Amino acid sequence: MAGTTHEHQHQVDFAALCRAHGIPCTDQRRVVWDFFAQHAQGHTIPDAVTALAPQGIGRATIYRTVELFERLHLLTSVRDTGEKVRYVAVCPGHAHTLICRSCHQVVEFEDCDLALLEKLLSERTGFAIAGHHLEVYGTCPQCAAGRA
Amino acid sequence: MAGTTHEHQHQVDFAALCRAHGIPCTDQRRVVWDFFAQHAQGHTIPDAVTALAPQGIGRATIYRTVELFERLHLLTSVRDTGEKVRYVAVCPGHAHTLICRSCHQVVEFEDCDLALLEKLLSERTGFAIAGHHLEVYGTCPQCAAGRA
DNA sequence: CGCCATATTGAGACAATGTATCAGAAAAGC
DNA sequence: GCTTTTCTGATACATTGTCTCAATATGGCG
Repeated sequence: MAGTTHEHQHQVDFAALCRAHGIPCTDQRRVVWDFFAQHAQGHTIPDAVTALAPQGIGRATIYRTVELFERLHLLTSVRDTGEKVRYVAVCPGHAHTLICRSCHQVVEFEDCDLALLEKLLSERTGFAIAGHHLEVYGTCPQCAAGRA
Repeated sequence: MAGTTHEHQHQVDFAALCRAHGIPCTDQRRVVWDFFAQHAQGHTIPDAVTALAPQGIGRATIYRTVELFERLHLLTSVRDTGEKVRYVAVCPGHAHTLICRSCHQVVEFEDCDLALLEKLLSERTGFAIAGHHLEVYGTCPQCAAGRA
């Protein structure tokens, strides 16, 4: 594959990512990562199979890799009512997603003060709270302006 | 099917539910509804097929019915990292779920003050916020006590 | 740099899940 | 009850997901 500065940047970043997570850095994983990371709206796994299998990436590898990335919190899954599960690259430090129901772009945001809510829930139910998953849905300005 | 008071209660409730949503009340829909409503931890669609097909409910009907119920907000879907999508009956007035990662029981809760967060996000991103989906994960007291 | 131990990969067979169609059956409204 | 409309089940089919194993690439080390 061509070696533009931009792609090289990706390679370097991804290699570092793998080292940081203690996994071997393979070409296939980089391709899968790039595929999901380059689209803000995320993709389904079948999307990835359709796009990457012709490039010689096996189906099994795609499934294994997405599962791995999800376990490592490099990808996260998003799913609105009636939709299929899509996977979106996780920006480190950003835990939550704001999703356009029209174009599916995913904007991540950081600040959400649910600590108080979690404390309250814990007291009321006896649950040991481990974490939460928050998705906010709406329409982005572009789609609202009629572009979609 | 037998007509105990409890089951009759279900029938009455479900018929009313259908009338309220303007859909025909069929035996199949009642069976599917009961199947999901009677288990706090929810079920996958394949679960339902396995359980209900031998009772003479067709696969296609189960898929159609779950899709319908989800659109009417009678069922809602839940999915933690690495899990399959499960469907849980929605308690009217309760919008959010607290889920045990060990036994998958789903506890619903009402109060969450995200209005402020939504306002902030709207101002910062220009999105028209339509709603949100919040799942809190943890371990329930029973599982923490070693039951699972 | 080149070897070795280990982990990953791709192919392909297979299993499970999801979808479309259409004739027959049941529900709702008179 | 009778008609219209909607739903249902069976079937065939398409898609998605899983498994296994030999071949290959990776990372570590001398």
